[in-house]
Amino acid sequence: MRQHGMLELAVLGLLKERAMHGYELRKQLGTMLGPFWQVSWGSLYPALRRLAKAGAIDKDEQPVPKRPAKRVLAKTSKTSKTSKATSGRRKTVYKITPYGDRMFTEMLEETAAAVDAEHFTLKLAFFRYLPPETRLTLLERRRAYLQDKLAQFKANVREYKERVDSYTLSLHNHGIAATQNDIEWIDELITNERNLVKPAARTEAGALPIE
Amino acid sequence: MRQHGMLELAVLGLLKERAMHGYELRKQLGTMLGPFWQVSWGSLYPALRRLAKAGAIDKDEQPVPKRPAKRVLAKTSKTSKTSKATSGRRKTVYKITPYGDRMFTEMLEETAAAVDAEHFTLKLAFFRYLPPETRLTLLERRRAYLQDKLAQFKANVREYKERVDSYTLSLHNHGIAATQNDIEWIDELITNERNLVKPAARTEAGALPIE
DNA sequence: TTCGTCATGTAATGGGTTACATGATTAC
DNA sequence: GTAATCATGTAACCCATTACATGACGAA
Repeated sequence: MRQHGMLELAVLGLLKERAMHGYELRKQLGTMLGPFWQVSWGSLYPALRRLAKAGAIDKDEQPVPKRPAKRVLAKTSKTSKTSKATSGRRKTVYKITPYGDRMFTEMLEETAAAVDAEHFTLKLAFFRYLPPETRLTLLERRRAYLQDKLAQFKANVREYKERVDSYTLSLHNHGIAATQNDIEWIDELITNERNLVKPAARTEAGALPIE
Repeated sequence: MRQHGMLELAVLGLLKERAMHGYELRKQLGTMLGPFWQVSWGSLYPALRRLAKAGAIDKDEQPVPKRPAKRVLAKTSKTSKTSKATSGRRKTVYKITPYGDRMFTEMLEETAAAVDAEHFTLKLAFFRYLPPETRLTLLERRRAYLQDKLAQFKANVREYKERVDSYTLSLHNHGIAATQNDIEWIDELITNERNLVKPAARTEAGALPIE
C-alpha cells in the first residue's frame, strides 16, 4: 500500500492461499518467508487493521466456538497427537477480498524498489503469481543491483587496500564473494525462466527444429 | 546508547580515528562499512545532536573560514588536483570526547544482540579496538546464531519439500548455501583469532617447545 | 550563469519494537 | 494447579525516511 508495505504484501500473499488468523499468520511469515523475518504483534495487528480498513481483507470473527461436539474427554488417553483440528479459542480469521487480490498483484508487479534483499526475497516467494515476463524483469533488476553492489565493493577494496585493517578487508572480501554467489544464483533463476519463455517463441527461432 | 544505536556506534567509531563533519561522516559510513548502508540526513544529524547532548562528542563550529590565505587565483590553472585541503565552507566538525570513547568501547563490547548481520558487520569493522578474547566471544556468538539459522532453514526445507513451489525451494536452498558460506568465513576468522591468542599460552601448552 | 556537489539542518509522517494487559486451553 | 502455548490486542517510545529549506562554492 505505502511505499514499502512489505508486511502488507506478505500478509496478502499468505491469505491468498487460505484464510488465517493473526497468530498463524505470524508463524507462517517466520517459516515460509525464511527464518530471517520475525514480525512482532505490535506490527502485525495494526497492519491487519490497516488492511481491513482499506477493504483488502475481511475479518471473520468467531466468538468462542463452545466446543464443536462436546466430546466428554474420551479416554483414548496417552496418544496426545489424536486431537488435532479442534482448539476452540477466540479467533479472528482473516480472508482476502477481491480488492485485496488486485492490490496484491499490483504490489507484486511494481518493479520499482524491489531491489534490496528483503524485498526481492519476499517477491520471489510469490513468483508463481506473476507472468514469466514480469519475473524476468524483476530478476534482471535484482541482478543489476547486485552487480552495482559488487562494483562498489570492489572499488572500495581497491581504494582501501593496505589502508584498512585485516578485519575490514576480510569483511569486504567476503561481501564480494557473497554477492558473486547471489549473482550466480540469480543467473540460474534467469536461465530457468528463459527456458520457460523460449519454447513458445521457438517456432520463429529459426534453429531448424525437428520438422 | 539505546538498545541498538548502530548509528551511534558507527559514528563514534569513525570519529575515534579522526574528527569529521556530518557530510564526510555520511560518506565514510557508506564506504568503510560497506555499500549496504546509506544513512539519511534526517537520521544522521539528529543522531549527532543526541550524541552531543549526551556529551559523547564535541561540535567544533568553524563559521566560514574566510579563505585561509586569500590566494589571488594563482594561475597554476589546469591542474585542478592541486588545491585539496582548502574548501572553506561552513563546517561543524565533530570530535569524540573521553566519555564518548568509553561509551564506544562499552557498546562495542556488549555481546548481547550483536548477532544479526548488520550488527555483526558493524562491530567487525571496529574489531581492532577489542581484545582478542572479546573478539572470539563475538565471533562465536555470531557462529551460533548462523548455525541456528541454518538448522531452521533445513527444518523448513524438510517440512516444505514438494509442498511449495520451486521458487520458494530455491530461495531456501540458496539461503542454506549462503549461511554455510557465512559460517565458513566466521570459522576462518575464529581460527585466525585463536592463532593470535594461542602463542601467549604456548608456554604451558606442553607441546614440547623449542627449549 | 547555471549546474553539481558540498554542507547543514527541520518537520511531518509512518511504522516498528517493546512492554503491557488479558484470558483461554492444553499438557504435565 | 501450574506452566506453556495459543490468541488478540493497546500504548509509549524511538527513530528512520522523506521532503522541505537554505546557501556557499567550484567548474563548465
